[in-house]
Amino acid sequence: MHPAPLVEAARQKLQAFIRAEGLKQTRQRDEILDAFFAAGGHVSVDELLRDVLLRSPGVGHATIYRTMRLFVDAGIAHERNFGDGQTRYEPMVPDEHHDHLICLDCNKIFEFEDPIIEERQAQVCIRWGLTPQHHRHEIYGRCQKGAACPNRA
Amino acid sequence: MHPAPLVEAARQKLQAFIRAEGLKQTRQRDEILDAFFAAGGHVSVDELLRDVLLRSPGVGHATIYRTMRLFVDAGIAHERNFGDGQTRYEPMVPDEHHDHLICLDCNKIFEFEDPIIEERQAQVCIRWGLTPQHHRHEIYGRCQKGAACPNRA
DNA sequence: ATTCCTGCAAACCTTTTGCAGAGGT
DNA sequence: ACCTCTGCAAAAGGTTTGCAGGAAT
Repeated sequence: MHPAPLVEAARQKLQAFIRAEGLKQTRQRDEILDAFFAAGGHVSVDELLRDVLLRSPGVGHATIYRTMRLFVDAGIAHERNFGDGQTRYEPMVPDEHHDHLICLDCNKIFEFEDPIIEERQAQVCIRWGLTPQHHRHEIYGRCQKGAACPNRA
Repeated sequence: MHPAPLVEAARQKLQAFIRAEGLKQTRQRDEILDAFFAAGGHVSVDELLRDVLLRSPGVGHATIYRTMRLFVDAGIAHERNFGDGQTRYEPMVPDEHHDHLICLDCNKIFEFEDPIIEERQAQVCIRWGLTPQHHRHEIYGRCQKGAACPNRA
């Protein structure tokens, strides 16, 4: 899903952040990082915990929550929220941005990117005098022909 | 915030829905409807409950939750979610659509509408073979010059 | 040695649900 | 009469926090 260099770049960025903040590098953080990037994107804490437990039993969910916040603070993860009541995370790719299409039948998540939409957004911000920080743009619908949907929720 | 006819249209739509579904019209539902439209938009359950309690003490929060779901089902309210951990509701205006700008300093919510963005969205859906149901488009940022912000959270 | 981290359990918050009685049709 | 609604309290589901022991620096 993501090229190998991505994990390495993230690992370095995380290490830099950890040093800069006087934090510590731990076995758990390393393993959560690997599991997170292996998952490829849009993982929930629950899913991530399951993955991590396969390799290192005993890790508590609190650690996943705390670590994901660390990853967000370190700038290597994005927090997402698709209305299913769970916070999801995806690896942050430098200089890359995309929004999402979510299938209501199968919960599959597609990614899209549209320069024209981005530009219009900037215009809207100017018109309202708002300095944009980030945005969230999600389109919900049904992929394919309903029944032909890969799988359903 | 909203012209008077809007409440009346909603009241009628709700009554029609209630009759059609064999439900019942109650004092609480009437009062929640009034409070909801008086609030003007983007209300949380908590805020709404506070308003309702002023006129009719004793109403429980469960009733607000149940009633707001009814309003959504009846097509007179929209459910929104701006990441502050509370579900918010706004009156649904027939044939009207808008998205939101949210100030991170004062939590003020602005509304915008951009036909070009809407059209590009449709294109994106076509490209991915997704039949759109609804979407969510929110831009987060800082309004004015920070300190000049009308009020802060 | 010091300071941060972890795992556990309990706390928290918003939302949902079960139930008995009140209220609408 | 029947069946829906309400209010209360309890439950549920996801996330956060306090704490004592363990690990990293």
